[in-house]
Amino acid sequence: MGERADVVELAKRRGFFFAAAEAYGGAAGFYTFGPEGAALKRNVESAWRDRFALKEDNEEIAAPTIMPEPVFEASGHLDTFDDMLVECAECGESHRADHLVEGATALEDAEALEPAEIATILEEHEIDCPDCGAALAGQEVEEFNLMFQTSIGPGSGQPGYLRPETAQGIFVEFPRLKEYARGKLPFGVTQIGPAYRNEISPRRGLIRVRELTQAELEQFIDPEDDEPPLETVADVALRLYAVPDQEESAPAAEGYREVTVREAVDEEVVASDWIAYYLGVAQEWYERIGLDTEKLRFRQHLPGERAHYASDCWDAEAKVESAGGDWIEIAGISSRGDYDLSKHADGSGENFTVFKQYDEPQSVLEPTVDPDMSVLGPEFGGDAGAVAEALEDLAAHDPDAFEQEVVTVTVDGERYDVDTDIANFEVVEKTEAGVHITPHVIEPSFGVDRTVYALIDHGLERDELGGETRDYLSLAAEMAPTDVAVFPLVSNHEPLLESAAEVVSTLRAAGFDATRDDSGSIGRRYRRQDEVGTPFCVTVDRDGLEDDPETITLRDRDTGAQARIPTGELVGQLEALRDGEADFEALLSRYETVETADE
RNA sequence: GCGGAUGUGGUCCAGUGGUAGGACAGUAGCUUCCCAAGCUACCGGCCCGGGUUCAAUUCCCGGCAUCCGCACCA
Repeated sequence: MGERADVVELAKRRGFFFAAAEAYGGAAGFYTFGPEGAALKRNVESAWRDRFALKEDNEEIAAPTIMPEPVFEASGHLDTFDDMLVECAECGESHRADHLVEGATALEDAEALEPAEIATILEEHEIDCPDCGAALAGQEVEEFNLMFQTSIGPGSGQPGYLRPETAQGIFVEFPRLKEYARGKLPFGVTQIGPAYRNEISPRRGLIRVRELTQAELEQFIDPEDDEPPLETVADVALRLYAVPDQEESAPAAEGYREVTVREAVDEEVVASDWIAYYLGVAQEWYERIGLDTEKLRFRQHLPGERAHYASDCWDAEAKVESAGGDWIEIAGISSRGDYDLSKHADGSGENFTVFKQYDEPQSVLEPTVDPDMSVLGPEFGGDAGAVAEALEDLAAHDPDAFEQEVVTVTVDGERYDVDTDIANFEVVEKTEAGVHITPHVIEPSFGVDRTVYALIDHGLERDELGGETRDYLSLAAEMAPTDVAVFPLVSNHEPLLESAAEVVSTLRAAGFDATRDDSGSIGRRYRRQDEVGTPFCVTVDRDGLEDDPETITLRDRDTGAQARIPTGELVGQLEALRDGEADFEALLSRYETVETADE
């Protein structure tokens, strides 16, 4: 199923998500997760945290959502989030003004220019509309910054921005995080939280929004030495949609081919072992949370599509029927190289490297000079310092030059002759314990909201039960907002009400998220739970109260089948079902089943 | 941002220049021993602002929001 209208209607009516602040007319691109949706989202985040932080031995942090301007100057977002558009007066098409300028001139970084300068260039170079050929001269160049700006502190304050990705909060704290990791690679830091993008045109409900929740891992590695534990996911099957497949004139109908992680690496479909590893981890994780993996593929970014920082990137894409059957991006696994840490090192002047120790300290012969400044000073005056530096440079690059009696260096085009004795050239033996390296970053970045949306879309099913059509949400038990619902079979019999209340207390004490419902007919109550994906319903009936020991019936959401089990075994059975140690089929064969109208 | 369509109880819709109705959902009661049953009652609405008019939910203008297409999506 999964018509868009169905998903949106269910989401609103049952409290999964809805447009925020509708009482005041709302604002496009902002959504509130209702009780069911918030619980589902929380479960997605918990499962992600378990897999990408806990199981990978990574640490989670919580950085501010607002950072001062220099952070985003360094990260490149201030420039690259700034699109300049120019609209053709004739045909009305909008074009990236900076791209037009770059295409028509020798300029390579037109993005860095001011809109007014771009407008001037459009005019001077007589650039025309690529679509209709009309002159663009005189058209206004509009600027869109996709970051939300704010000011920090009173008055004009200091400009700040809401983070457009959670990643920067990790990168800027790298100097401390590396200390926490005791300076040893590889290590990873995760963060789950909101990011903000002032989209020009939010669309398609939850799929394109202005505030989104990201779950990101920044895996810091030594690109030369660190290898992922590839063998743990080597046999995981992936559906890869690589660049060559996308470029073929007639790509496969499904738009992917299935290979294992091992094959992807061996056949060099995926260049980086680390990316391959996380593709495998992601695939397993999606299976775990109940995404329909028949509707999951990994698509490699085309070269022109990649972000300013990425050298390779694979998106996880889910086919979402309620979005018109489109493949939508739900995660990106990219290789960011040392881009971010280098940029923040430059921007801040701080140390964003780690010290990489050699296995054995290495002795190196290092040519050095120690010029006698008491001679150079009087001889060269103000140039003496520069001459000394030039000598050091020469020693490093061309030690043979010191074999002559006089060495010659050039400073600002002027030659200086120095007696070799004065330079005090010497080759000394030094011990090096290691080198400072800037780690590379592998970034699995997940869109939590879109994942939630895909789970609902994939989970929404319609079948027939008891002669009636019914809608149910086939969520993985771990994701379901409610673990189990408990009903008295009829609500006009006091002992049943009491017994149901007791069962709920017992389940809650055992750690289950249990709910009770005694309003309306039993069928109606089953349907309510079916719609919000509650995997199991427990019903207390008179027959059960008369049994010795007492029994209740346990109902499976997807089939409606019921087993009558002793009340005392309920917690244990639910735990077994939850932990995957039992399935409902086994219960049905082990216990008495309950006839339903369907059978 | 451009173009088109739309905006009526919680949800899905009908309708009108004289302030509105249905279905479903919800609540209360009756009934009810297994899948949205029935009966009774109740709750609850014309997106916002301006204009035209004696009177606007209806017509006009603007805004906001939603959907579709285009553009954008680092």
